[in-house]
Parts: sequence; C-alpha cells; structure tokens
Amino acid sequence: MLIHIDFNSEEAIYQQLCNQIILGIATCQFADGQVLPSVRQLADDIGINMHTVNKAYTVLKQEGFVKVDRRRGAVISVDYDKQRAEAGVDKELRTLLAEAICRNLTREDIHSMVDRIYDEYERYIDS
Amino acid sequence: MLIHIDFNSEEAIYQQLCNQIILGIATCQFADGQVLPSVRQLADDIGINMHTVNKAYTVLKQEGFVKVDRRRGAVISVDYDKQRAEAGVDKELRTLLAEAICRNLTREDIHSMVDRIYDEYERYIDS
DNA sequence: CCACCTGTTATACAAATAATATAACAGGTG
DNA sequence: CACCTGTTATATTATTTGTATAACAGGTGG
Repeated sequence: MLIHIDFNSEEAIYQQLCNQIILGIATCQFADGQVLPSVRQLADDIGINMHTVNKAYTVLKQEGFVKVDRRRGAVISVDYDKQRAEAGVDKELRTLLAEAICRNLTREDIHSMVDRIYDEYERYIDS
Repeated sequence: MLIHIDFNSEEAIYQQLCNQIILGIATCQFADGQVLPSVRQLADDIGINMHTVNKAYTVLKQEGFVKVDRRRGAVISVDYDKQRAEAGVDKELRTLLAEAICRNLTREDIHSMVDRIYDEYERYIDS
C-alpha cells in the first residue's frame, strides 16, 4: 500500500500513519490477517524514525485494528464490537455536526456527503 | 451558557472551550450578534488562565465563528460560506467514516446516528 | 480627564508531547 | 547462529500547552 506523509501538516506523523492504515483497511487494501510492514522497514520507506512507526502500531493495537503475532509481527485484526464502534463514532460526530449546523448545513447535506464518501471507499472492494 | 471543562481529558482545554462554544451556537444558546464573556471573566469562571481563553477566542475568530468588536469584545458572527463549510466537514468525515467502515458500520447506521444528533441539537431551537 | 472595560502583545517558565537517535533485549524462524 | 520481529530504556531537541505577570491601545461612561 502507498503511504504518503505530509511533513508540513499540523497532524502528528504517527497520527497520519494511523489514519492512512485505517483508510487502507476501509478500502480493502489491507485485509484481515494481512501482515503490516515491520516498524523498521516502514520507517525506512517513509524516511522517519522507527519509534514513530512503533507508536502508530501501538495506537492501532489499542484501538483494535491490529494484533501482534510474535512470529510475524503486526497483523491486521479488526475488532468488530458494534457497541464500542458506535460509541466512538458518536462522540466525534457530535462535535463535527455541531460545526456543520452552525454553518447552516442541513442533515440532507450531511447524508449526501456520507453517501458520496461511502461510494468512493466501496469502489475499492472489487479489486 | 454553562461551560464544563474536563481537566482529565486528552483534549486541550482551549480546544474543549472552542467545541463547547460551537455546540452552544449549534443549539441556539448563543445567537448571532451575542457577546461572549470577556477573556478575563470566562477564565475566572472556569478557573483557568486568561491566555487559554484568549487562544480559544483567537481560533474561533480564525475559523469564522466570532468577530471582535472593539467596543464590546468577542461577538458571535458565523461565516456561512457553504463551500468552505463542506470542505471542512468533508475532510474530517473522511477519516471518521474510514474507521466506521472498518468496524462494519453501514451507511444506514451513520445516517441514523446523524439524524439522532440533529434531532437532539434542534430540540433547543424553540427556546 | 480618568477610571474601567475590552482584546492584544511581550516575556518567562513548567510540563507534556512529538520526533529523533543509539542501543539493547526476548521471542521466533530457518 | 544469524536474522527477523516488536519492545524497552535513555537521551536529546523542538513544539505545544497552560500558567503567570505585566503592559499597551482602543473604547465607554462618569
């Protein structure tokens, strides 16, 4: 998978890395059971420090996207607990929608944005 | 408006403050043209430093939620540029929905969450 | 004019976070 | 035994966060 880091971004490198891997899972570029590159390998590829990658993997592990197999390394393993997933999304959605309402975006505006993004992500499923 | 800061949160104080004021605007507890408490007043009320409040106001100003009237202070003044609003929401929505898709949440799940939050926020409009 | 209210700015300081660097360790593989 | 994993330990630098004290310019009302 192609990973690109914006070194001028406000967002921390390890956070960008997390988000891109999650995006990779969503677009089926990473499948359940697939092995991620080793922390040293990925750090070299991107041109960052090993510990920055390690932090990203640690966060992904805590959030239930990855498990560590002593033999192979970091393996995609998504936690499908719907309760927890909804709780997490709900919290972020609240602040996001507050901003949207302030700007006079209707719920229909949001619905179509959601559909457009879902369509875009699901295009990758048949590949 | 009642503002509550969680001092044990990961989220920065000034960021929580921004979010709560935006939430206040969304739920019509702050109306366009209304004056926010002065930085010193609000800092005293919450029990934090003046500069922390000032940073929150500065961010809100840059993001187009507030303008500063030399006579009165910080005044609610929402920028309704729909293009910019959608661009901002879209960016955040992308990372949020990537996580949702990973967890097997359908677009219908998201739609109903959006509706529920919109319903909740709009309850406050008639008050 | 003068006290008093705004936000703003300038420093300074402590604490936490982010990123880097070097090095070592334990577990597993071939 | 060499080699690959993630992990841990230390150290250093830079940035961010929050606090603290102080001053300044613009505007208001007595």
